[in-house]
Amino acid sequence: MSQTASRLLLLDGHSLAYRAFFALPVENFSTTTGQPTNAVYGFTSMLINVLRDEKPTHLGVAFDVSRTSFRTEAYAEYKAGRSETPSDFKGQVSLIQEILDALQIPFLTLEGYEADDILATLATEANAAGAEVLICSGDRDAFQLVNDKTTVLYPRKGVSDLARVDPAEVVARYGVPPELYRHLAALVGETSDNLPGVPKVGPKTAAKWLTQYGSLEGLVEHVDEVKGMAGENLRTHLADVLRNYQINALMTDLELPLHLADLERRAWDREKVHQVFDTLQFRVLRDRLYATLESAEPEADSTIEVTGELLGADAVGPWLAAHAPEGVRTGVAFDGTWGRGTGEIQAIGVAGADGAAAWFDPSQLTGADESAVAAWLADENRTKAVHDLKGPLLAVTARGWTLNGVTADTALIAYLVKPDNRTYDLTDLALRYLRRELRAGGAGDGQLSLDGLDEDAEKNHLMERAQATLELAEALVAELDQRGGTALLTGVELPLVRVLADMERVGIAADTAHLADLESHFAAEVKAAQQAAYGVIGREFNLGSPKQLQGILFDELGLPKTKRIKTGYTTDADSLQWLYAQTEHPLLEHLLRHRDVAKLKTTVDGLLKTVADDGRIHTTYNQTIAATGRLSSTDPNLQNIPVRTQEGRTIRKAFVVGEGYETLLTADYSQIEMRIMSHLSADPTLIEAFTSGHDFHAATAAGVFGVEPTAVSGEQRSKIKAMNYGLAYGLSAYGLSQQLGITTEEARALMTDYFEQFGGVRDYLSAVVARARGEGYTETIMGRRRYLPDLNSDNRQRREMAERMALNAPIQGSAADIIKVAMLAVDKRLREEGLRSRLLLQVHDELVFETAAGEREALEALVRDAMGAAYPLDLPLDVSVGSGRTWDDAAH
DNA sequence: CGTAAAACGTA
DNA sequence: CGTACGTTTTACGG
Repeated sequence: MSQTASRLLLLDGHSLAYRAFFALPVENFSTTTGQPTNAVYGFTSMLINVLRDEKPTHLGVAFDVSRTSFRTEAYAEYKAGRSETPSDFKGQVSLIQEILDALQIPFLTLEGYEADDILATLATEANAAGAEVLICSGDRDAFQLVNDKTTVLYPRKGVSDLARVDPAEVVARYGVPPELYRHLAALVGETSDNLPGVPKVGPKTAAKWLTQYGSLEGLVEHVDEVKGMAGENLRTHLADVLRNYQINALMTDLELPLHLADLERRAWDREKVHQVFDTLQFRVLRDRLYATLESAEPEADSTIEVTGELLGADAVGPWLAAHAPEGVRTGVAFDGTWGRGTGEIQAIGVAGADGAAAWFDPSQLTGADESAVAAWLADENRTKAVHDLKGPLLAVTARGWTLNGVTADTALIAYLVKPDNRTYDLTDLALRYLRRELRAGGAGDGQLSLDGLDEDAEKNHLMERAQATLELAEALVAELDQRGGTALLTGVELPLVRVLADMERVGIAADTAHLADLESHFAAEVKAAQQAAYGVIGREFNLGSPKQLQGILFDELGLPKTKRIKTGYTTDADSLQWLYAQTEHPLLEHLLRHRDVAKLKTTVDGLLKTVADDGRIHTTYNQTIAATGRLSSTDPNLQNIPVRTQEGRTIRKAFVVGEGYETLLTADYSQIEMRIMSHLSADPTLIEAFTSGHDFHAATAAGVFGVEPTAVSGEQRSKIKAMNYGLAYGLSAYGLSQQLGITTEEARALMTDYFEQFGGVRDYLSAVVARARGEGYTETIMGRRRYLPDLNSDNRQRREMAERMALNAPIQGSAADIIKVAMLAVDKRLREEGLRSRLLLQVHDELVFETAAGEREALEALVRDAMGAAYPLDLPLDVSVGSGRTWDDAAH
């Protein structure tokens, strides 16, 4: 029971390719050199889908060798009368076999036998070994193989619709169990094989007879009892039936060169896959292959093992000179701790391109070692591969070293290749892209590891990580290049690591006295709201518990039910507001107030806990989390500090200019996402709304309602504002109606009016989804891709979710691209122009700076320029700037 | 003890 | 039944 069950997938190559050939128009599927590829495409597409859906542990494909077989020997007319194989089909079989080769999927042929016989033999063998079997074939003869452990996947129509034929399905289709299918087929005949059956006898009659007499044998025994015209015909054609029965039997005992164990799923030959798919010009299919199948858990072919040495006194310099020279990349891994803008290095592991590995302890370096390491790390031309650079960079910098020449960060590249993963663990990447196992080292459990063995394992692991990083860099760089992401890596993400590390190291000054005041203020407010709530109910309860709240609101007080959620009925703020409007129950006011101030209090508490000894808060930016390309901020999250309410903004007053600086300066892009949408859609009316000089929402509202921009009412403006913002999120009429408190019908009408005015946007949005569905991914203005396989999901909810992601990803992602480029430009120019002012924070469309004395005007000019010129859209990028002593005062 | 769900802050 | 995040709290299974 402990061992995982085998799942063997068998494909009938010929029958599937032939199906595909007729399902897909050859005009649309040929290479520029004129080679038809419709059958190859259809077969491969089917293969990808079935691998994705069935996740077999073993697989193989069988092909027919020729049109003659033991069946034609026995019955010369077998399959006679078939039309000539179309010339466009010829040659495609060998292309399919090339693809199978690249994917390392074994295929078999056997002289004198048909593909089905091979499949039958393998299926029988696998069943006997206890494996589950899936047979993908367009030939109905395969139905005779169906049993509790064997299912046939039969193409219904086209290349994407497979019927699962299990025993119950055979009974449903033919009225007999699978073991009688052959008997039935013999009676009915098979036109395509030129096997005539009994005239006037179809599956219904045949099933009736078989049920009555138990089998074909039983029927033959009682053949004289069968009544009617059909019975007459049966007696006349009995010889045909018996011949059919003999011929339609599949061979299950062939001598084959491969067995179950040889069919175990293997890693693809990535190089060959790229090569074959390139030749066939299957760009979309290749991406789909990677997008849908990369998630299948690979198994390691080997482990990563290196032997290396501890570099003792004065050994580091010579080792680096010998094994980590210019011109080749060296893998580097770090042991240590980092976070909150600083760090400490405990050990460094190095893996050279020549296969040598070593490690050393930075605290044990001699003077000569020290300068050799410092020079090697700082040398641009001694190129390095590092996994997840930013933390080690902080630690190395804290040690006083400079780190240059990192040309590959494997975490960052893996993120650009496949941005939807939550983590980019080195071990996982090594397994996925190298099919090599990176074994854990050291105790790994935080326990003291005083014995030497454990220490050795830990250091070995460090060198193995360096080795894995080096190998991964090669694989991932090639992979990213195939996907057109190299410019984004070298031009944006890689240089940004240093900028982010600088921001984290600098941090932002906090007014702890103000935070402490806020903390006690909000604590008092929480207490007051809590007491008031207790007063209404007459006893104490936990206001923070949605569960208890549900009990009180809906059971005790019997208030109207709100929206259903998994655990009952929601008690979110919107619903409490709605309940209050319905009932005016005094408890609700106190609950809402409690929610507000409790949230503010925890925000303040969290901030207070993270103020460092230098009086500043050092967040950590994550560069590989958001699938759209945005940054995220943690520990603490400085990208969700309250701003919407007056009370919330008091928290922003705790972020202040630091000692020795003049002010905080904030600069943000106004409506950058709307501008990007206007640019991408090229809708002239929308672009005009931006360039007209009027307030954007008012200008668009004026268009929709047919009034002058100055005559737009507040209500009209806010409706269109909601519409404008909603567009990029895939807003539905229902969603819009909820937000505006109008009926779905009114919302629908509003959307119609809007799109009448801005048809280009509608066209753009639908084109984006259609294109992404075809290609498998969306793309930003700088070529950042997001793969959305769910766009082709059969599940409506998943598909629609993917559609909204497809709408949003190019817009949100392009905005992320632009501000990243702006950050690089700002950073570069601050250094070039010798300013002391510095970048502190990024909040998606906003940058926060600390202005040095006397630099306010120069900084503002530089920032406006760098941000405004980050990317040439068809309309200007507006930047608004403000400054003040606190983050709140710097608002504008 | 760790994880899931709910709630809510930002762009 | 509008995208992208992170944090806190409670509840719950082990």
